[in-house]
Amino acid sequence: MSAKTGRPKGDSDARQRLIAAALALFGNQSFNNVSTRQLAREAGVDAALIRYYFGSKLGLFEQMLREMLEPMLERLRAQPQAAFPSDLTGLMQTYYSIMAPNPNLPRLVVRVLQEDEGTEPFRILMTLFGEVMALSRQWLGKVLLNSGRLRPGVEPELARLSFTSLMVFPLIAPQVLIRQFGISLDADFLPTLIQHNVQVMEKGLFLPEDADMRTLS
Amino acid sequence: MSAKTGRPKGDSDARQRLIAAALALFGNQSFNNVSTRQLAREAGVDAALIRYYFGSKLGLFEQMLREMLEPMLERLRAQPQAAFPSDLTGLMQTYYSIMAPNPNLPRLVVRVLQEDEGTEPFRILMTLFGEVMALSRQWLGKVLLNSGRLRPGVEPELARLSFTSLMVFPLIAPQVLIRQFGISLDADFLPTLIQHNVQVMEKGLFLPEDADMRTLS
DNA sequence: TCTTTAATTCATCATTTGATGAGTATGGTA
DNA sequence: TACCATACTCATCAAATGATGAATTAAAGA
Repeated sequence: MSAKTGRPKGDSDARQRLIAAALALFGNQSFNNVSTRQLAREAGVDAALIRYYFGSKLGLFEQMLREMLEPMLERLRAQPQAAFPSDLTGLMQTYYSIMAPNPNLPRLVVRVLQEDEGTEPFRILMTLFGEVMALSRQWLGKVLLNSGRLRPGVEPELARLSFTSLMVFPLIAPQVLIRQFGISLDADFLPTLIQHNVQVMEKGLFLPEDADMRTLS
Repeated sequence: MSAKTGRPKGDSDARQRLIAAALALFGNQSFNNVSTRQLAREAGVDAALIRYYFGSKLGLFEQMLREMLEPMLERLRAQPQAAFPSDLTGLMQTYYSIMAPNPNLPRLVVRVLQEDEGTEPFRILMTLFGEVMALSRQWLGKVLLNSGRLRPGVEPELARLSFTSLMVFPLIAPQVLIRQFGISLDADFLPTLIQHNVQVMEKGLFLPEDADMRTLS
């Protein structure tokens, strides 16, 4: 019979499981609404391990974010331009491929950003996610503006907003709403969504590809 | 000197102030994250009054939602068609005019819908907001589909999704993001946003107004 | 005026929360 | 083998939370 107490035999993935549980739970509920006991239960682990590995609940939160965002950041920072397509379709595909590995993250980020700005989780998130925002903004700007095809009269900032709305909303919308649209956001569906969004933006924000620039005001 | 305890002289708006506090706080934090003491402090009122007027914290939540959504529902239910324009601009203007009175509501709704679906606040919200969703869907369907101008190849459900993304995202996006776009969502700005969104959808989803229908497949 | 009802404060309770320290067993190393 | 760091469990604490009932005062009605 195995001992209840003391170090368990063999290897264990308690730490990993806590990180996974944190992503799962913080992805769907706000920081304060998730209890350490819940996290431990979800991970199948004693609650005191949170302190052991991460110092505190906030420590677990921070470490989880770090491990989720780091790969994303590395990919965005590398940006040898070549790897970052400058056409809308390529932009959206790359974007979704960066986000796809952890579908809980967008909801988590948006929820935390909405919490009172003075709060600790907010500061932690901003430290890590601020750079993601900045790099994305830069990249998006390149695609939208440098293409030189924005329809005259279309404010660049509003174009950014539209792009973000079309891309982000489906990722953060509550399931009840998503279901109402008769769609599901699994990998199968993504290409369809991307194609649709590209169409909307191509015709909605840009001049026809072959348009003569001299027709501008 | 006024007595600390007992019924206060003259009229008081304690009940009203609690409702207002509830909208303000539940608008920015999740249900469990807002304490009765916080609500009371925000309203400048003793916490026991929550029980007195609403039975419980959940009762206050429900009553607040009821009072916020009822006017909205009445307006949507009336729908003498005439009052509900069938052009995109009119649709968006009416929509925003319905939402404008309480800018906290969209965030609140989306947050509650995202919380675990088994929860009490969720059920309460769905009872009231379900009808809002259904009526909006109906109305939107009329405008999008019955116009007969959807570009061929554009899935109606995706058109709905795009519309909702463009309309709702700006209302629920965290302030940090909104600021990043260099815009603010006050009344001054709404017309600009509406005009932009109409443009995007007109050109992105619809056939040119004067298009000859015979060019369709 | 007397009595009942309405509106409020206050002290307090059981429960849940995050954190903590003491204790226990395993693994690697000298 | 002796030893110490590693990986865990468990009981428990102080703080915060929602709820509650008793007490207090004002207003309204008879």
